[in-house]
Amino acid sequence: MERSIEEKWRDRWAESHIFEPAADTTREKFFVTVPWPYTNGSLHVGHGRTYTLGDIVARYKRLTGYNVLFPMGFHESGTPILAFSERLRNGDKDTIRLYMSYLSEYEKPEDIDRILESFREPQNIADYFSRVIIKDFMDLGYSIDWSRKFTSADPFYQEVVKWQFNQLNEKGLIKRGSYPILYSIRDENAVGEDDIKDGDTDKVSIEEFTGVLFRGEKYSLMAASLRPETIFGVTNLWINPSAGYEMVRYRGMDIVMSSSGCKKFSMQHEGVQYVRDVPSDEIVASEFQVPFSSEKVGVLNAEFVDPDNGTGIVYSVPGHSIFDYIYYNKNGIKNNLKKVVKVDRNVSVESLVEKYDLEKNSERLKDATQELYKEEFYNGTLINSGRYSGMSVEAGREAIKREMQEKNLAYIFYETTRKAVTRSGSEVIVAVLNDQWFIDYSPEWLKEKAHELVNSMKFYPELYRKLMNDAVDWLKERPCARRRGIGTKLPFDERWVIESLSDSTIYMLAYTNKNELESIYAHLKKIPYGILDYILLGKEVREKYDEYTMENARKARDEFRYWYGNDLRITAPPHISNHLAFYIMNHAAIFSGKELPGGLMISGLVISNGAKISKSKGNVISLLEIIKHYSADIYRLFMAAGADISSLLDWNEKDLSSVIKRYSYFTDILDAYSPGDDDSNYIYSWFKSAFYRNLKTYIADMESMNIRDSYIAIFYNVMNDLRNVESHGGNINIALKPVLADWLKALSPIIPFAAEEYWHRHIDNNSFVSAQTIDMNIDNRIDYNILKSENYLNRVISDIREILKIIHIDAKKATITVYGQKQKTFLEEYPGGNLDREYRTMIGDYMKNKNRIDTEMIDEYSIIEANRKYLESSLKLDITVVKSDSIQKKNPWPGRPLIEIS
RNA sequence: GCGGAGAUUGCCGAGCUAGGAAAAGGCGAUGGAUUUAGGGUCCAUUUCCGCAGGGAUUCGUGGGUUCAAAUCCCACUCUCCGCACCA
Repeated sequence: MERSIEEKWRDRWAESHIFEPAADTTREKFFVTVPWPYTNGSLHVGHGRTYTLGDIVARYKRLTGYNVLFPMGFHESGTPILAFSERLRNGDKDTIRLYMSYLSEYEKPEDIDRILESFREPQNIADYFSRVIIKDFMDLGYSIDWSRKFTSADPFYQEVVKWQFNQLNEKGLIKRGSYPILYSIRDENAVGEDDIKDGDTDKVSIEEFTGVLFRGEKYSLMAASLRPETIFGVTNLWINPSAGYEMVRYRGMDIVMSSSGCKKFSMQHEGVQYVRDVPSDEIVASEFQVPFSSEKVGVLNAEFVDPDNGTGIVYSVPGHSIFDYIYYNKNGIKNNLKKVVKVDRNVSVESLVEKYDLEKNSERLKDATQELYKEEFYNGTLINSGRYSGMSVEAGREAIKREMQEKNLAYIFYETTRKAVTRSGSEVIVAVLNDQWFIDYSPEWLKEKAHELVNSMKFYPELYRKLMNDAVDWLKERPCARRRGIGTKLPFDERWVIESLSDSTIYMLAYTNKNELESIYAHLKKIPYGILDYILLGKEVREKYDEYTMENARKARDEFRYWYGNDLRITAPPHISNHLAFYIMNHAAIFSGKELPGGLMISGLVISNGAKISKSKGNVISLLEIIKHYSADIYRLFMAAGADISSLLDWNEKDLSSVIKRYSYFTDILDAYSPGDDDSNYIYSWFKSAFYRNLKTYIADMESMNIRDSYIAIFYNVMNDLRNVESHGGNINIALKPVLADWLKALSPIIPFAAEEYWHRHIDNNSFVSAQTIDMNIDNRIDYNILKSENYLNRVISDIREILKIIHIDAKKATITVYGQKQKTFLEEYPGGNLDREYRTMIGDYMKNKNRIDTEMIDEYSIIEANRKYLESSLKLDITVVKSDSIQKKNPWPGRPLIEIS
């Protein structure tokens, strides 16, 4: 469709408000949602899949008679918008370039600088991109009810979020506790992936070390280890002679570690105090006691110790660490390996050093260490380890760690998995927050309710049900508030902002009564919990409110009761273990019955030209660009028919061109269409039956959300059938006339613009196809006999072709002998067993062909006779058809005529 | 590590949760048609054998169940994805 036509329908749909439904208790409702977009930029080809699927479902449900609510809002919570705005203020070149590229698509060059300037205020970014996204969505023909739009930053909505947290708190699901996070000391703030340099490409996570204390006469050394179970194999300690070491006092003990270790430790434990610097010479001069043992070990200098990793002190276990072992050998240190882990296979420090010749090939060191580590962890047993001997490494590690902690012989020491700095260059470490707020998803009653819910919901595709149940089991405590970012203040502690995923777990309910809630908020400047308890839970209102408030509350309650229960939510796989899990858990915690979620559709990833969509690959294609270059219908067709919903969809030129080809074949037909005469010729009757069979398949597939299959039936198959009409010498206009209205209706969910345009041109200029319903009772419009006839004809053609293929003669003529009375009589009499004598000679031939004979007999002679011209032109042969009147050695059977070519 | 998904004919990709098709569809390739010049459209072919519609061998590897398995069961090999404050 030309852009101007799509724009025309976009505007006329909006003007006529046909997608803004009212509650109507006489009609069944269907409430479908997709995640609200985050407004820090414009959307690209990948984002559109979920939204397009949402619109297809919404339009389809409308078509089949439901009162459909398909709303949309915008997510503004969290840190990214703030971070981007800040980076723009700081003049970050990459960020400026990024936003210039967004703006250059939508704005005139002279306006860009002014708008960019306005982005120094974060709210302007959110406002700008929500406008842009609305425009894109309208251009794509989405049948969204924009009258219910709101954002997560809207004050009325924040009242709902607070209410939600209050509900969770009343159910005992809000907790406080300590929690390790990535942190920047200089910025005095938590950092997320977005704040870390290369954080999106090279992920930083938190690793838990055991900081083991080795007691000396004056102080203890703390060595950080990932393998506390090797403590019985310690032969010495390593420190880096050129690093700085400090002493801190913690729980009455003097502990020494590297300066950087001290800094981290003090961010992870409360009451850590600096005492003095300690020169490395002083440390090396002393001996220290190994935990659980009376033995003392010395401290050796080693340059390989990194003072910025862990505590800058490591204990040496040459029996189980390749690094230590090699360092021993290189420096001629007396080798007194202690073995504390036994494995069955011949994998050990010595064997690996030999196998990879590690003394010379240091590049294999890491791999070899991994190999050893794995082998010992999974197959190792502790030996020479006191009362831990005999335990598996896996169990022993936990037990030893626990005992050391209980006896104040070790403390947890968190470290990042790689060295990281923020985008502004300050160091990222792990800090422990002692008063972090959590939602506790672990109570048994909640898990049970959630599983019950998951098992009662519909899943498309079904395999995600299991994944969802696993995610429910896996959820424990979820930190639910942060110290910064856009969002709602935690009602019990206003210093905290509710974390951005936790504020969006039940938000879809506000679509049902957004306008009433907003009115109440505007009127009272708040929405009291009592009012929300009434609207959302049906509890009695105890406090006294004025009539305006109560009237809106009653209306809001009615809207909520009619609409709620999110019948289908459509989203993508990365949401399963977070957003969707919370969505399910929070609903299970607060709601019950029909207000619980009804179904989930999870669509697969979209890639672009064979690669993951990313700026660095240069394959980001914005939705606007697509609309401009290809048209909305083509994008929608590709999204729907390009791949099954669960599988990966690759946006690429090649597949696109075949979609465009089919689409223009379609528009060519409809542009040229003018209603033909009524005609009930064989081929038109056939087409009509074939069409309704396709429509039946379409409906069945749509009902089970097999969107791709349904469109293959109604789009591709119908067009192939039209070709078949032509090759029979038929006329497309005549064939289409009786089915065109239904065809356009069925196509309207996926290519609404074309469907709307042709509906107005060819069917009815005074109504919208987008607002029609379709008659689902179609079985009586399918004549299965005629479908069988056509099927038979095609089988005859392919049989003849097969013969032509292998006989190398110059064929002129085919004689087709179809079954006659004799064969018919035989087939009727044979099952009874009392055949006349003359028929008995047929038994052998019958047995040979038994499996290929049609059980239902059709009038093959007439079918071929009526379509002789078609056969002749397809095969380029003269065709003669005769009906068998005798018993032969080789007989024609129903569905298996005899063919003779000469 | 935990959890999950998958290995199909040149390629991509259905079918595999009701076991009975050399296995949909697309792309590519080959041949043909079209007012006959190779990028358009249409038709046919595309595992192997076959001068009559037939036969043989295929769906990661190796076993098993069954009259019958790409489809069910077991083992093995390999590949991919998610994992918490990030929206």
